[in-house]
Amino acid sequence: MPKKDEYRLRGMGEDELLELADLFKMFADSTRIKILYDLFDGEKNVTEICEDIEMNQSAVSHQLKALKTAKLVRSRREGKSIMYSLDDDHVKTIIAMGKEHIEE
Amino acid sequence: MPKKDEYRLRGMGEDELLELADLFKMFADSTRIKILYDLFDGEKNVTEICEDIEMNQSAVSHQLKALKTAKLVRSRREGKSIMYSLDDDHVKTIIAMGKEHIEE
DNA sequence: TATTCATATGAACAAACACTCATTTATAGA
DNA sequence: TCTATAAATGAGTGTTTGTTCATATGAATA
Repeated sequence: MPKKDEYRLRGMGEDELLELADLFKMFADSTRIKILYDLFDGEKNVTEICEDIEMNQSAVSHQLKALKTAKLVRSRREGKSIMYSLDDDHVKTIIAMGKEHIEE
Repeated sequence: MPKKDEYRLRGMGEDELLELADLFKMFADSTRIKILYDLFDGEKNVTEICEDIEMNQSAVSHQLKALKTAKLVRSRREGKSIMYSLDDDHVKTIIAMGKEHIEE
């Protein structure tokens, strides 16, 4: 029995919808999209990403943290660097769909 | 030859990336996602949508306008009502991918 | 044509957000 | 252990964005 007063739209609950929106927020900023797209190449460290997308280190780190929280990227330490990579196959698909839409 | 000073990330230009981010912004708000998801059922008028997602008419109209500008929904008049429907097959795919990610 | 129902729109306000700057943490190497 | 390099973090700030409220538009019908 659905919780009283809980908004529900054919099978998708309020919280699931909020989660979905939060996920798409990650793709809704050009810095984050650049980072994700940059990582299509494979693992890179923060400095490399900064150079590729031409943004300063602090801004990139802040966004990497958000992406990591959303489980879209993962990281591991290698010496002095932290290596980041995509953490989900859906990322590529979602971006690909987006590209198709705007290129229609 | 790429325009001088134009940022470029392996094939995707700055403007294309901004367009992509703008597209995903449409999915990044729970009201808009609810509207889109609501329209999975098919065509509905504004009043119906308002009832389904439990938001007031003005808020919904504002968001419908944004969705229409982004070419995610289309509208047609039918008598006193304006009927809205999804305007792109990718919408369902994109939302489906999102759902898969959060349900992992 | 006057009224009503359905939707759109503009302005105003608050909340969310991304960037910058300064500083801190953490590791490697001298 | 001192220094240098790489990345993370927190506070402050300006901008963007979603909602509300009031009003306008537009079509149907009495």
